Amino acid sequence: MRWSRAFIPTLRDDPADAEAVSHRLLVRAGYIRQLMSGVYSLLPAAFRVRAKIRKVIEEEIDRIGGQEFLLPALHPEEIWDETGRIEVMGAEMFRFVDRRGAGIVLGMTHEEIFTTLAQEITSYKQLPQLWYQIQTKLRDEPRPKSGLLRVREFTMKDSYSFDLDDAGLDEQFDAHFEAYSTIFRRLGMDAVAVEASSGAMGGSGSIEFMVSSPSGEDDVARCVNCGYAANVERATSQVSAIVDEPGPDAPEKFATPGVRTIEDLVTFPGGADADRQIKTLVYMIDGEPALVLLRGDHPLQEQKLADQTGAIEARPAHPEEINDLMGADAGSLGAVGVSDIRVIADQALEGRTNMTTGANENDFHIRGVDVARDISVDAWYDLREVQAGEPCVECGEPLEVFSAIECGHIFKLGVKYSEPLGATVLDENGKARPIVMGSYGIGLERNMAAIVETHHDDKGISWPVAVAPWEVVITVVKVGDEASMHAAEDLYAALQGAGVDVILDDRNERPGVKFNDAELVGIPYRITIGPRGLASGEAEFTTRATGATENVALADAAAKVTELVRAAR
RNA sequence: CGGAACGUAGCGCAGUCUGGUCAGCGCACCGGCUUCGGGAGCCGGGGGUCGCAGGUUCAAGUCCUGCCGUUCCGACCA
Repeated sequence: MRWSRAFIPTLRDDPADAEAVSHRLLVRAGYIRQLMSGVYSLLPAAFRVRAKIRKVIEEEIDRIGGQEFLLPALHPEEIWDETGRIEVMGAEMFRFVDRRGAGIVLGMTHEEIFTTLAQEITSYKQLPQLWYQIQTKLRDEPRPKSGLLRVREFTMKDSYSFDLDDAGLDEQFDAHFEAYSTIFRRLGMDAVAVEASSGAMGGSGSIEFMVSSPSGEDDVARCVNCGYAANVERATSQVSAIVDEPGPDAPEKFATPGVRTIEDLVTFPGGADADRQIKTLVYMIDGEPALVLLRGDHPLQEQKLADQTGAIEARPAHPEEINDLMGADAGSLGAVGVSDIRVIADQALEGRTNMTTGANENDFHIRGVDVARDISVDAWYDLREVQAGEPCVECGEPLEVFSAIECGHIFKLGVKYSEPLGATVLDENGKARPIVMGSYGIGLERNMAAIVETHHDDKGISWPVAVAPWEVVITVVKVGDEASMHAAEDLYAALQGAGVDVILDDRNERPGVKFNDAELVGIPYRITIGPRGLASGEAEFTTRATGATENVALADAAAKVTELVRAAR
C-alpha cells in the first residue's frame, strides 16, 4: 500500500467526545468513525487489524477442532420464546415485525440457533462437536460507551460445544480455556482468567478473560500471592471475625433523631460501630419485595443477589415503595419482627449478637439485636462485595481490586438450551439424553480496543506486530529526491516479496508530518530513507514501541526487517 | 431509566448571558511562490439552511416551546 493512495484520515486534534484512550486514538488515527450511538464504521486500517485478530482466533479455534459456520442475524421470535430468553433479554433485543406480521429479532447471541441445528445430531457417536462462527451481534445496549468497548453492533466469535456428558463438556471447556489463553497472548495482551457470574447465559459456571485497563467496566479481585482471581460479581474474601459483647435478653428500641445513615449512627451517642450494625436494604426481586441484610460496613454486590436468588431482575425499591412497605424511610429500616416479607441475609451476619439496626420508625433504632433470636431469615447468601485489602479466601493475603475489560467469556451451559429445544441424542443404551453444551465468546472490536488500551503512549498507538495494520512503514523523507524514491521503491518491492505487510509513505509531506502519522497510526517498525543516510548507503530503522533508532545498511534492511517481523508475528 | 452537559464548515472551537457588521478563528482542503530530517512561511481561494420544527419580534445562531441527536455520571449489562 502506498500511503498517498490510502484512506487513513488522521486528525490533528483529539475528538471532542472521546473519553477512553482507545476511543480517542482509534478515531484520531483514522481507524473508526461513529455513525450513531454505539455504531461505528471500521475504516481500512481497522479492517486490517480486525482481519488479523480474526485470523488468530480462527487458527486457535480450528486447532482445538472447531468447524466454522455462518448463521443469520435475523431470527424468528418464536425460537427465543421457547427458551424463555425473550423475557430475560428484554429491551436489549432489537425487534421488529416483517411485512407478513411475523415477529423478528436481531441476534444478540446464538445459543438458540446453534442448538436448533444440533437437533440433527441424533447419536452419541456423532459427539463431541465443536461449532463456531464469526458474525455480527446486535444488542440494544442501554448505554453504549467508550468507542469500540461497548457498542450495539459488533463482531463476535462465538463457539458452542456439544457433548454427551459433563466429562465431555469439561474437556471442551478446558480446551477453550487453553485456546483463549493462547489467543490473548498472541494478541499481545496479558489476560487474567477469573471466576465470573454467568448472568443471562445461565449454566453452571463461567470464566472471564480480563485485561486490566482504567477504561474497563468490570472490577476484578485478585490475590497476587496464590493467584485467586474473580470478578467482584462473584469474588469472596475472608471476613474478619468480630467478637460481640453479650447483649440484653431482648432488643431495645431507642430514639435516634436525625440519624439516616450508617455513618450517622456510628457517631450518635449510644450508637454503634458500622461493623456492629445491620444494614437493611429493600429490593424488588422480580416484582416481589425483599429485605436484604448486610453488615453495616459491607456493600451489597447486586449481581450476587440476582445470581443467588435466581432473579431476572433485582432492583432497589423506590423511596415510595419502601415507605409503603415498611412504614419508615430508608435509614430507619430493620428486619426485627418482620415476618411477612422475604428476608435475605449475608453470611457475615450469621451468629452475630448485640447488633444495632433500624426500628422501621423514623428517628428510632433497635440495639441488642441477636440475629438468630430476633430476625427470621429466609435465606443466607454470600452477598457482600469484596473490598481491596481484604484477606484472600484461599491464602489470607490481601486482595487487590482493579478495573478490567472483559475480552472473552466461556460458559458451561449444561442442558439449559438443549432441553427446551429438544436437542437430544440416543446414548449407547438407546436412551434419549439432552446434549450437554458450552458456549464461548470473544468480541473482535472490543479486543481491538483493548489492545489499544494496553499498547499506546503519548504519541499514539503502538500495535503488537501480530495485529498491526501494516508491520513496516517506509518513510521517504524527501519524495522529490530521485535517489531516495528509487531506494524506497526497491525496499518496498523486496519487503512485499518477502510477504511483509508494508506501507510506503510516499506522500509529499514534510518529514515531521509523516513521522507523527506513523507513530499515531502505530506501525511497529519504520524504515526512514533520506538523502542524509543514503549518501553512505544507509537507512534508519526505528522500533515504535521503544523509539530506538539505528542505522542499517540499505542492502541489509529488507532481510533484517523480515526476520524481525516473522519472529514477532 | 434517573442526573448533567453539549449540538455553529471535514475536525477542534469562539460568538448565545445582553437579539441588530456574528457567519468568524485554528487545523484540514484547493491554487501559487518559497521551503524540505519531527505537525513550514507568505499570498490567494472554496466550503456552513448555526441539529430540526414551531413561536415571539421590525429583526433570531442569540429569546420561548417542543422534538431529535451525541457525550459523561449513575442504574443496567451477555
